[in-house]
Amino acid sequence: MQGTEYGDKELHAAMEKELRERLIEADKEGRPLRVYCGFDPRTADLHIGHTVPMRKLRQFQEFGHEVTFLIGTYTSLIGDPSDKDQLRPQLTSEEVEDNARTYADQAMRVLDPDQTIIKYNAEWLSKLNFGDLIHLGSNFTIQQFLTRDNFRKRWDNGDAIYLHETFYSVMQSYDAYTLKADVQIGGTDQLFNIVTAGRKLMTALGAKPNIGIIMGILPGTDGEVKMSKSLGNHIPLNSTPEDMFGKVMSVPDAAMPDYMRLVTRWQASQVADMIQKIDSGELHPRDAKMQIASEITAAYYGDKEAEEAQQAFVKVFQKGGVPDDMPEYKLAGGESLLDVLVANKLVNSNSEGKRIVKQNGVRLDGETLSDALGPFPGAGVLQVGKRKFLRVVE
RNA sequence: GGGCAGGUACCCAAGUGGCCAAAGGGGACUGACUGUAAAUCAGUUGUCGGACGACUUCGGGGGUUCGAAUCCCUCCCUGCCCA
Repeated sequence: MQGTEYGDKELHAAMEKELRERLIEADKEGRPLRVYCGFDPRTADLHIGHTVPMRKLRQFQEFGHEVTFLIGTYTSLIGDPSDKDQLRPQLTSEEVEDNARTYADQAMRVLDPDQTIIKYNAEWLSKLNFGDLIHLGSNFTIQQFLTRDNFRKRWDNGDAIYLHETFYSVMQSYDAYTLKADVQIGGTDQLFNIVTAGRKLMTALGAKPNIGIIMGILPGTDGEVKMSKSLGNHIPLNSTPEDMFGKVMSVPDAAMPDYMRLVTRWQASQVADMIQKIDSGELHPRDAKMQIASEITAAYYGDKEAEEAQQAFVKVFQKGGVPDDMPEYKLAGGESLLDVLVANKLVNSNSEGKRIVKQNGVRLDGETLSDALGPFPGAGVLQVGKRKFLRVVE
């Protein structure tokens, strides 16, 4: 149950107890547990925060249970209100399908593709008619939704809460029912959908309620707020190993325990031990974080790439050297420094380029360059800020 | 249908005719320092022009004005109250 977060002890205890019972029961019936987690394919590029529940699925896979990776093609059309305090825009079905494909591809870096059942909830949700919805909806009251924190907040703030947003919970509950799920995994933002709504509906429909495994939310690189692309504090899954390693290193020390619990493959005892060693001063926080960065990078790219990323990090950031691999650029002649910066996308605009030059952020072979508009001095290793490098050749 | 309050940059949020390219916070970026791309401190954070300047931006469109995020009209969206 490492990394879970129920908010109250009773719930945690209840879920743990039920899980044990269900395990025994399934064993008697000679079947694995049916475990699933739904994913909202509203974005195509995942970050490591998205993989928290995937890891938990993976653990179940490793214990031989049946794992379904459910892609919310239908629910995405609505936009889950859970993880935002605001309404989310609705997507078109084309966008959703597109995203779903890349989503699954990326997810298989965490899950075992051979043991994963992929399903799309449009398969059954699109068949429901209005009568069905009324029937399902009659199991819920408005008040139940209003006890939900994110609805509550919006209600109190005078923000809009749309009727269709409440369907999301109903639909998700119906997913669990259709999949005959024993276990459903999700973040704390899914507590209501899974535990309150899902279990209630399953019971009402005569099924055994699923057990909720509620995962903590991974903070972003700022260490405070939930990791999210739109907040700019995310670590993308599709980045280079070096970048991933470095980004993890940029996480504040204080957030290390969360990262260990939520996005490493480590055992709970191992994590506890490490935290204890950091606290006692036996383990240097920097070294601890390097282990974490290495583990996280290895999880997506393999040990070899992670090792190389770590070496590159040590070389570049601890010793102030230059990386072995970097893009190369051949001077065309007559270009200014700014031209080179912009042409290689080392900066986003001319203004930004000038700004960084002015801030002494640009170096050629270690020499700070101060004239953005002057002619490019010549071949060498161009460094912009701390982490952008370019080998310039004549 | 009526009354009132709102829609501001990546996010939150000030600003009600010029000094607003727009306070403040967060995020991001750069520098110093360091133990790491931690922490701390300082700076930067629309675009284009070498500074002075120009251009685009405050829900959409139109208008008033020398001049608007700020005033008027209209459209779209949200909340509250009344019906």
